Amino acid sequence: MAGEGDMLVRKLASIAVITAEERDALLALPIAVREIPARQDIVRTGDKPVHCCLVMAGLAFRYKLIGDGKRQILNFHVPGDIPDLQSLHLAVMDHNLAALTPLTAGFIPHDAVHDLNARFPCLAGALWRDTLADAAVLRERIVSIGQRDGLSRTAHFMCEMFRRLAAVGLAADCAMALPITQVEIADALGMSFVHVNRMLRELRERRLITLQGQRVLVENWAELEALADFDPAYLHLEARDRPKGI
Amino acid sequence: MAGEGDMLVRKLASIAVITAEERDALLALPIAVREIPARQDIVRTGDKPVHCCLVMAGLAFRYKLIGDGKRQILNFHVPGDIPDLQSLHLAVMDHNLAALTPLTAGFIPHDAVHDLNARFPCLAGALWRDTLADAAVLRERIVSIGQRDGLSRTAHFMCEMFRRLAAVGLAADCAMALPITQVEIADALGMSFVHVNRMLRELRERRLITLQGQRVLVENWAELEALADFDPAYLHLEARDRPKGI
DNA sequence: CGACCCATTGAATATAGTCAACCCGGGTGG
DNA sequence: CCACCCGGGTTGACTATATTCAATGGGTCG
Repeated sequence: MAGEGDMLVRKLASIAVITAEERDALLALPIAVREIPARQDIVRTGDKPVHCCLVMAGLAFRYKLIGDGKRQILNFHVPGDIPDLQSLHLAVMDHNLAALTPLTAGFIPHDAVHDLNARFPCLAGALWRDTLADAAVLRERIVSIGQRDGLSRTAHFMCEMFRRLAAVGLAADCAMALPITQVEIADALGMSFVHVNRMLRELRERRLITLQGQRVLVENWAELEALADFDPAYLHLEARDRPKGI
Repeated sequence: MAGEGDMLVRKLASIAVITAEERDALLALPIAVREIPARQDIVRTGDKPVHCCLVMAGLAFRYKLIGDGKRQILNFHVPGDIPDLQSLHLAVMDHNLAALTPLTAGFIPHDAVHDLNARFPCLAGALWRDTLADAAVLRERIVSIGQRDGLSRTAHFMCEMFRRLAAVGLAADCAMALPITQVEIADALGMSFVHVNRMLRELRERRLITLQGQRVLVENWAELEALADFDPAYLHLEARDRPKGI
């Protein structure tokens, strides 16, 4: 039982100041926890979800398929994320949500969240902010795919994942666990998996990263970030980055 | 004086059911109207805005610059859009907002919107939904840039702009005014302007569209949409697409 | 008229995709 | 037990899509 509401409280406390009353309301949410096998869809295009999905352990990802069968991965999600929070206000899913690794997910009824939002505008604001931070990541992805070459794009992806994993305690020093195949990276970055492979080799040869199975070690942060043109501001992880008094 | 609050009421009424009380509160908002010359920045990366910008007439666009000077246009905005609504909850701008054409913009103080959100959760939900629909457009842009070839990408862009302009009465039948240069289309679609030019020619040669200065005529909707793999669902323009009772 | 922006086009080049082959490790089943 | 298969990774060779470079023409506005 421990951990369901707790995780949500921790998450929102990292976004906004939570009162005792708000905390109690969060802990009272009826969260249904489920284990989901890797690579299984959780919500699909066209669905009209009545729950939101809180990632509690493992990684998830969202993707779209196009006519000729190609897949574009939109974003990956770390514990604490609520990848389909948008379904609160956009009834019909326009993309898919799936487990990347075996996943522990908490499902929260929309009704309960709407009720919470009406009673606690600050909580609503914190959730709203979460969807906005996700959009900020999408914007930077557009920049990467649209303007950066393969090498810079790959480097940028590594920088971003490291920061996001570190923010939830899943990366430290220079190491992160990144259980993602090169095909998935390719579908996320809009390049062929062969090219991803070559760019990773190039990053290795330049002594910027090393790969150990599903672990990535960053050997040279300064050069990696410079190559990637990486500025973490868009992740909106910093407390000072939040509006005051709301 | 007419038009400032009116436009906002119309916009939100197209998203949610607005009560008389909510309508009055919207009309009481202190909106400062300003004319902005074409190509002028309105808000820049790093700014901490205290107003939101409502596009009342003309077109706007958002963009990011990267280290080597390249520009990625994230989205274009039509009248009724509030392109920087996200600044309500993300204090620091991570991109720029600029006028594409001469622009009539209404500036609404954040304080007033926060106050409104606290008093009227349904209005807050409608605004939230607006930011989510913007994110949906970003997602589809990622798919376009990541997976579609130049021709399909260009066709998709035309389909999207047509639908969005039509939704606010700026396109009808098969014609829309699209005062955008090929360089801007190129920066939005992540391709060179030379290639955009060639793809537009190809669309013309296939008799899918014709260009008349700043007007675009769609000659063959069925084929254009098929070529673009275009499904307007992601625009979330349909009323039936909205959750009920919120 | 000249400057400038935008559009257009050809030619050369480059980046990235496709095709194909091979390796490795883990799981399965004969 | 071992052969086989399969997913994931790696690499070379070839191809294609798209970029870059360069030159031109048509408007519009001081």
